[in-house]
Amino acid sequence: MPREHSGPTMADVAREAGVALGTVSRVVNGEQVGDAFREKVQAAITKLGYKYNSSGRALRTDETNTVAVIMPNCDNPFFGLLVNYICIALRKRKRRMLLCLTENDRDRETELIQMAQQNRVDGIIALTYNPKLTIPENIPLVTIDRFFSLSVPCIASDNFGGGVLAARKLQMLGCTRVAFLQTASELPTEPKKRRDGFVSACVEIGLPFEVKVITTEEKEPASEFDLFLQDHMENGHLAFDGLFVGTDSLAWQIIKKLRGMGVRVPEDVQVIGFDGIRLFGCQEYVVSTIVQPVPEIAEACVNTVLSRHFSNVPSLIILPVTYARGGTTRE
Amino acid sequence: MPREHSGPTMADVAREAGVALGTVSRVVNGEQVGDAFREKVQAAITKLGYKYNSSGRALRTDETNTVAVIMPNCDNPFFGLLVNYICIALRKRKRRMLLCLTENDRDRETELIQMAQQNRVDGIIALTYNPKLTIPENIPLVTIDRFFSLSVPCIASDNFGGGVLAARKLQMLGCTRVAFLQTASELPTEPKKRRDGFVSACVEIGLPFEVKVITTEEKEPASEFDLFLQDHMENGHLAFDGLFVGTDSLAWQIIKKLRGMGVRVPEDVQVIGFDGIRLFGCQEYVVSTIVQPVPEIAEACVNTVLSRHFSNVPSLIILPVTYARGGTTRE
DNA sequence: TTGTATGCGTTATCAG
DNA sequence: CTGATAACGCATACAA
Repeated sequence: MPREHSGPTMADVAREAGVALGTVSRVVNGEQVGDAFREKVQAAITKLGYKYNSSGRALRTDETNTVAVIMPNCDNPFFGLLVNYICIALRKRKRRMLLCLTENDRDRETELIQMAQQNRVDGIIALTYNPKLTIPENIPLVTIDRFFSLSVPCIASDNFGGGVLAARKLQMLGCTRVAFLQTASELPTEPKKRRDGFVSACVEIGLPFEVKVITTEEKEPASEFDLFLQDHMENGHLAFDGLFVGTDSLAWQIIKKLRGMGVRVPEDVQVIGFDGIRLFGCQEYVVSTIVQPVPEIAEACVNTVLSRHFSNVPSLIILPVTYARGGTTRE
Repeated sequence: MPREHSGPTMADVAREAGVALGTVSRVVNGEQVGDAFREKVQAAITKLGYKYNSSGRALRTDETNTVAVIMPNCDNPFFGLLVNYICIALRKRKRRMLLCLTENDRDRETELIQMAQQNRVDGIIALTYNPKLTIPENIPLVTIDRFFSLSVPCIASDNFGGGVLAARKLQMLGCTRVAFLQTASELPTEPKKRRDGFVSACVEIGLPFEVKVITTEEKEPASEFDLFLQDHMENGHLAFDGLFVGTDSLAWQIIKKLRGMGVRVPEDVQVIGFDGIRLFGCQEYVVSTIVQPVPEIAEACVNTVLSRHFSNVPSLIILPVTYARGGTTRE
């Protein structure tokens, strides 16, 4: 049972203007049409309030001008930022965004990919850590932060470089013993390289360090960090004077724990996070941080997924990060 | 130039299964079909990897199972929250979300409404303050926080009640002189009632108050508040011991200003915001706040916009707010 | 340059 | 219960 009839069609416009259907189509699509005809058609279009029907066009051309974006959620500020800039980048290319949230439900991820295929979207941009993700045939797929295979381009920040940057920065700021904290999935995702970069830089510059990585699948990730921190308290003092934390979100939580334990930030411990989250569009960052270039990531995703020669596209694009202070370091 | 052919169609499945096209359609749509036929069809579907084509269906049925959501951005955490829960609510109803961001560009708003009409979406959920918004015919439209007319349902929090709640709470917390700060558009939007509720409650309970509302169109809203605060400093002390601020975002900025002026929060001034923003999915609120029931708002939007009898739907739905402490009040 | 006619993949009507 | 067939709105190849 269709809704009330959804408005005039090209045939109606053609009849009103006294021209052929094809002529209307050509006017609508901005093709070469004699001036007299064009004006008649345009008059009819405005008179009838004609809006072209995307479904008809999509059926005919097999192009929907729509890209599906698959994200865990839109609540986490980093994902919100990504969605925001991807939307802007898509708009520049005259594409629409079909937003699909997985809520970290792996079944839903494959379900959403199916849905995208049914919708015949022109491309899919996905941020997902599902190891068994079914790669769709026939639809260009680009992933963020997760390398699947050479045939699925992956866009990521320079996570390794970010780790190096954080180590050097902490040393410059006077730290003498540091630690790296992260929650990570058990998969070989790009963000894991934050650790690698940090470790290799610490070794290189001779900065003593420890590493604590908790896999997402663990039962009580929060209390694991509690334990780690408590284990490194020596008569009221934390054994570290610098922390590099895998995300700003975790950094924020760790800092709250520390303050609860009587450790001052940044006086006793300096903390650097990762992502570059700012609250409420303020200039200030929530914590001192390695900033991901979100607008550039978004642009790269869109340009890649819409690339005319998708098969010739680079399979890994790494974008540079920067350091920004945010009140959890002394400077 | 269409993409490589987009996969098998119902006709292919029918041929493979040795049945009629219509039978395939009936199987796909879960209608009554003889078991033998159903099995043959399903075997063919999995063998060919058939996925139905939404454009074909939409063209035929005039239903896209898609709702357009129009938001200023997805960066602001409140909008991110809304998008998040609207997406979840739509999923429950088996609908997809076409996300459209206006970036506060009024021309873009009407442009996006046009786009939604072209896409023949089943409904539009819009958070926009554009006074000249062109209301689309034929497509159910629901707005958040902005009442247009009786024919356009508006979903909003109990802004008036929230103002009342804030005033009472501040008094309960021992405040003796309070102020209300807000930036607002010049339009009669729902959030303006936060002021009304606050003022009427202050009058009723005999709490001295002042009000400072700055319209969004003003040149330097930030410095306007600076001036207001400085004007109310009396030898190092702020003239107020309680503030109710129109949004958590603004509250956050005001608090930073205050701390910069040597005023302590919550020791010298207690501050209550509005919205209920939590950072990084933590339990704690960023500031003490009047919490908007975002999941319920989202549900109400979706239920309303998809209502079978859209013309009989209430034109204003007000949802209850709650108070939550967040460290900027003494308790 | 413009008109005509076909088919995109689907649902729905009508016969069988 | 199933098969055949006509539309849905549009773009396009072809004819004029």
